[in-house]
Formats: sequence, C-alpha cells, structure tokens
Amino acid sequence: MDDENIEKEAEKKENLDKTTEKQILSAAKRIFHVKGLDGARMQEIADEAGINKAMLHYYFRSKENLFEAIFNEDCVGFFAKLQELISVDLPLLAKIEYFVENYIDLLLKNSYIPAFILNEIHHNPERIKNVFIEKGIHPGNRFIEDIRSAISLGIINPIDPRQLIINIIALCIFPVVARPIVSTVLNFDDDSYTKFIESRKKEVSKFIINSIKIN
Amino acid sequence: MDDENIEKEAEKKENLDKTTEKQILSAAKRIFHVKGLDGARMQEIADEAGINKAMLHYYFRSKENLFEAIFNEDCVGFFAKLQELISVDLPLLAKIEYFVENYIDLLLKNSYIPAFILNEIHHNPERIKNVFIEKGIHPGNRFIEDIRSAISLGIINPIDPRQLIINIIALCIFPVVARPIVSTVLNFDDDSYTKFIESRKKEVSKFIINSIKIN
DNA sequence: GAATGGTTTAACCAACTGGTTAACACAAAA
DNA sequence: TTTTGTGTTAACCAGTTGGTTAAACCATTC
Repeated sequence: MDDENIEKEAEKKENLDKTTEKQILSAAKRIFHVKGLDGARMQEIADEAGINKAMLHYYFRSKENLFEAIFNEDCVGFFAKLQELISVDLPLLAKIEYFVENYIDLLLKNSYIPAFILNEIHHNPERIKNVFIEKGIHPGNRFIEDIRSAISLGIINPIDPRQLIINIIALCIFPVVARPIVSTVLNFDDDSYTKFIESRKKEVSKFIINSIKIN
Repeated sequence: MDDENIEKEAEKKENLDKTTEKQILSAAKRIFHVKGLDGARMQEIADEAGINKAMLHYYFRSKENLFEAIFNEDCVGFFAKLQELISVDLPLLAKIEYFVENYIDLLLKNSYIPAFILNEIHHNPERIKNVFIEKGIHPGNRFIEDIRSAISLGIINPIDPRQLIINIIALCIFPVVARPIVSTVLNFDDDSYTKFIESRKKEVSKFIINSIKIN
C-alpha cells in the first residue's frame, strides 16, 4: 500500500463519522432525546442535521423508522452496558460498589437517555418488549445468583434478590430522571446538583451495604 | 327551605360532579396521562368527554390552558399529599415506616401520575418552577430537621439528610415509573407485579432502617 | 464523453391540528 | 311573550405535518 492509498484510507475512515446517515442519526438523537417522538418534527431534525427533509425519508422511510433506530440503539447500548457492569468478576459487596460507581458515572454522561427511554415506554409499553425479544437482552439473572449465594454464605442478610436489584438501580437512576424536580425542591443550581449526584457514587453503595451486610 | 328546595339543592350538588367543565377535566386527565401533552389530541379529549371539540376551547381557550389545569392540579395534589405524609407526628424511624407504606399505597392508586409529571417536566423543565412558585409548595424542610435531630440524638448514623430523602423517595417511586421495563425484565405479569410493589411497603422501610439505624 | 446509479434538492400534497365562527337551544329574567 | 345570556353545535379555516415526486447533481464506469 503506497502513500497515496494510505492517505485515501485515512480520509475514508475520517469521513465514516460524517456520512449523511450518521449525521441524521446523531441529529435525530439530539432532537428525540429532548422532545420525544411526539414532540419532535422531521423538519427540525433535518435542520439540525443541516440537510433536506426528503433525505430523512430517503434513508429511513418514515419518522417511526428513524425513531426506532434511535430508540433501539439507545436501549441496546444502555442495557448492554448495565449487563457488562454486573458481569464483572468480584465478590458481591465489591461488585455493588463497582456497579454503583460506574453506573452513576454512565448516567451522568448520558443524562438524557434514562428519562427518554422511560418516557417513550410509558407512551408505548410494547416497545420495550420488542427490544428484549429481538435483541435478546436478559440482564439480571447473573446478579440474582450472586445475591442468592451471598445470602447462603452468610455474607448478607436474607432479601429477595429482585427487591435488592430494584433498590440498587432505583437509587442510581432516580436522581438523574427526576433532576429538574429534585434540584428545584432542594434549591440546587446545575453545577452543585451534578456534584450532589457525583457524591452519591460513594453514598449509595455505603447506604446499600450498610443495609444488607452482616457484621 | 321547603321540601322542593331541598330536592333542588340535592340535585344541584349531585350535578356538580357532572358539569361539562368537570367532564372535560376528567376526560383530559385520562388522555394526557396516557399520551402526554404532545401526543394528546383535542378531538380525542372531546370524544372521551362525549362533547363537541369547540366546548374545550369555550371552557379552556387553548390546549395549553387545559393541559396546565390538569398538570397543576396533579402536581399540587401529589406534593400536598407528600407533605402531609411527612408531617405526621412520629419519631423518625416510625415516620419513615409510615411514609413508605402510605406513599407506595398512594403511588399504586395513582400509578399514571409520577411518570406523567416526570415526562412533562423532562420536556419542559420550567413547568415545575411555576408550580412551586405560584402554589407555594415547599416539601422537605420539616423532614430534614427530623433527620438532623435523629442524627444528633444518636438514633441513626450520620448521613446528608438530602441524600436520605432522595433515597427514600427513589425506592418508592422507581418501581412504579419503570414498571413496564422492570416487569418485562423480571418476567412479572400485571397482577404479580402489583403484589411485588405491595410487598415493598414492608421491604423498603426495612431496607432503609437497616441501613441507618444505630443498634 | 456518454451512460449509469446512488445521492440531494425544491416544490408539492393530502391529511391533520388547534382554533374560530355563526347559528342554534333553552332556561331565566323582563 | 319577548329578551337575554349561557351553553352547545356543525361547519369552517389557516397553518403545520409526515411524506412524495420529478428533476438535478456528481462521482464512477464503460
């Protein structure tokens, strides 16, 4: 491969992130995340992507198709990451610490995603089933086994593993999803609220482990 | 007041619950709760109320006005109830038990409200500020004092009272808001999921108190 | 340099949306 | 009985929406 070819390859690779299709997807993501399926306008997405509205239909045929592309990608990415975090090979209590810290971090870096997914599922609960069926995602099972075994080993107090999992996830997600309410009620500005959630990385795992650990 | 008048008064009172305005409000509530502001159609609300679409505008002038009537009523009712629950005169740990049990009960009986409020605030965060400013709602302050005093009395472990409040509310609300996801992931049917949340009335307060109580 | 085929555009369209209007119904007041 | 004001309706309207189309563009192939 001579210099010229190398150059061309590099150029191609650079442009991969800027194909029309990817531009549409990233613009659509930004609009859908903020306005939701019903609130988003195809024209607005086209403007955001800096292209003609007809292009959206050329690449994705319909608004519903474009939306599903975003929604499914977000869901798969989000649940895959969750699955990855709970699959790390650590003893239960350390795993909980690891999970909480990294999950809150993930949430802070993708703060629109949880509310977006929750909203859209609330308006159309069938969607989530499609994602799980088509994409074959089954988070949780591994974690349930870890909890059962920690209970029988006398490491933690008996608890329904499903209740514990819900508790862990609730404590991580809620402050992100309810951010506008909580920060208003507790008089936080944007920056101090982010710090407040940051501090939950330690606080939440302390709170959970205090509750379940046998001394 | 003779018999005839008494009869008329009774009739009036009965019809109070069935005035056109109330019919509109209850129909609009059902539609907005399920479809949200952007997804709801004025025609659909009119059909649901069994009246002409022009009546909606006769009574509420615009979709936004009608929506705000519902949204504000829901918010005020919801936060007022929350405030009532945390204002009961009990020692902290008993208060937490009392709160969790009654709050989860409230959530189960109004299962659309939390997701509805969260969704609409996510699409328009300004809304919540209007509610708090106009209606003068300030939940939480009383509870924060209770927590501080329980810490200094050595009843519970030191914890940022705001963190504890968020934890309590998160543990109650999340399973209701994320119901479609959780019940799909954990393979619940509708009935068993309701029972699962019912059982959290005891589980959650146990979980919290285990975590903070000094033995 | 003509033909090819994927990409892009401006103009267009039918259906829908929130909102208006003018006429009508009807009970209470005059 | 007439008047008046509130409640109600069907028909209508202008603006918006998702979606289409036919022509133009442009790099590649022959």
